[in-house]
Amino acid sequence: MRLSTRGRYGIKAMFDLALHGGDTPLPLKAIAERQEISEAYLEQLIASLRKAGLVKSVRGAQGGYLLACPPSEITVGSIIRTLEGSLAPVECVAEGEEFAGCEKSNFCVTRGIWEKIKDSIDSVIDSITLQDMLDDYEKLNMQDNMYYI
Amino acid sequence: MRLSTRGRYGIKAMFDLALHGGDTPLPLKAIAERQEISEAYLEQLIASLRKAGLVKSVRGAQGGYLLACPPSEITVGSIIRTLEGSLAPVECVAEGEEFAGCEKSNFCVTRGIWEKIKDSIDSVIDSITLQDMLDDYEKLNMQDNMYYI
DNA sequence: CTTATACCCGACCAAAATACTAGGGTTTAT
DNA sequence: ATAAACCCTAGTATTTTGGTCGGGTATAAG
Repeated sequence: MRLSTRGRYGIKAMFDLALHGGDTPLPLKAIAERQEISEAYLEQLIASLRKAGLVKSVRGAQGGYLLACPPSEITVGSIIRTLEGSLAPVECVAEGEEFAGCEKSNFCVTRGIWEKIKDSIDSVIDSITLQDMLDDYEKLNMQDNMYYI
Repeated sequence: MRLSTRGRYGIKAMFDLALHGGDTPLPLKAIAERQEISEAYLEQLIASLRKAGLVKSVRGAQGGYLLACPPSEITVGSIIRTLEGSLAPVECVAEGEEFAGCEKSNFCVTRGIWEKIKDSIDSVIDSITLQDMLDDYEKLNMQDNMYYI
């Protein structure tokens, strides 16, 4: 039940954009270096984030990436779901699956469990925004002046 | 973030034991057939459940497996955790890991998110027992006499 | 006391998913 | 022009998953 690197790197990259980004685009290279992610790999991930409308890109020299919305409007859930798909513990409770894979019946005893797990994960990750992370970061930094990431 | 077959089969097998088991041991073969799990594979899973103290085994002819405790004392969480390990979304918030893998600092902004996810999953799965599943099953069966599993 | 049943155990293996790398575009500021 | 930087597809090594296989050992029944 671990998240893959896609989701983890995605969160790191988006947080980096929220922290270091502004009006001018942030080149992929800078994000990749700060977050210690391979540039070519991060490029694939950020392409998904762009297609999902979470970041905007500026092509050409001096180009790069920008958050598509203010940090307070981007949830951790939208980032993770974009890069990992539904966070359902089993196929049959993922979005748009509609009992897929339950060939023997259209309902089962265990399905209720998986639904509860999925709902609780969703409610946690949809309630956290990049702004919340920035606030946490500020608080941590204030305590002892160390650079946390 | 999907559960592997280990956790799913484990839940199925334990539910089968709760539903069809009694004072006499249930042979592995019977469970495997009802739940459509390969006998050899289920044997590996149930060995883990036995070592974790969730089932008892009786060797020899007419042997088999029994729940080690009443269904009301066995949680879905204990079963899944036995077969899948900690349900932490990332390594560093798994039990007994203590910040493992965070070489750059002893805390990070994202760690808080992973902890919240883990805690919410744990609280859901630890609150459901095999007895709850039996009750759900009874309710489903009462409605329309179909055999649900 | 033999035999069949059924648990016990470790090694091995194929398929799928993951985590990348490689390389060739295209766009655009300078 | 040219170099910076995004864009896209294909391939590939490693790891994880989901098993199989084959040989034990314990014991109830006849």
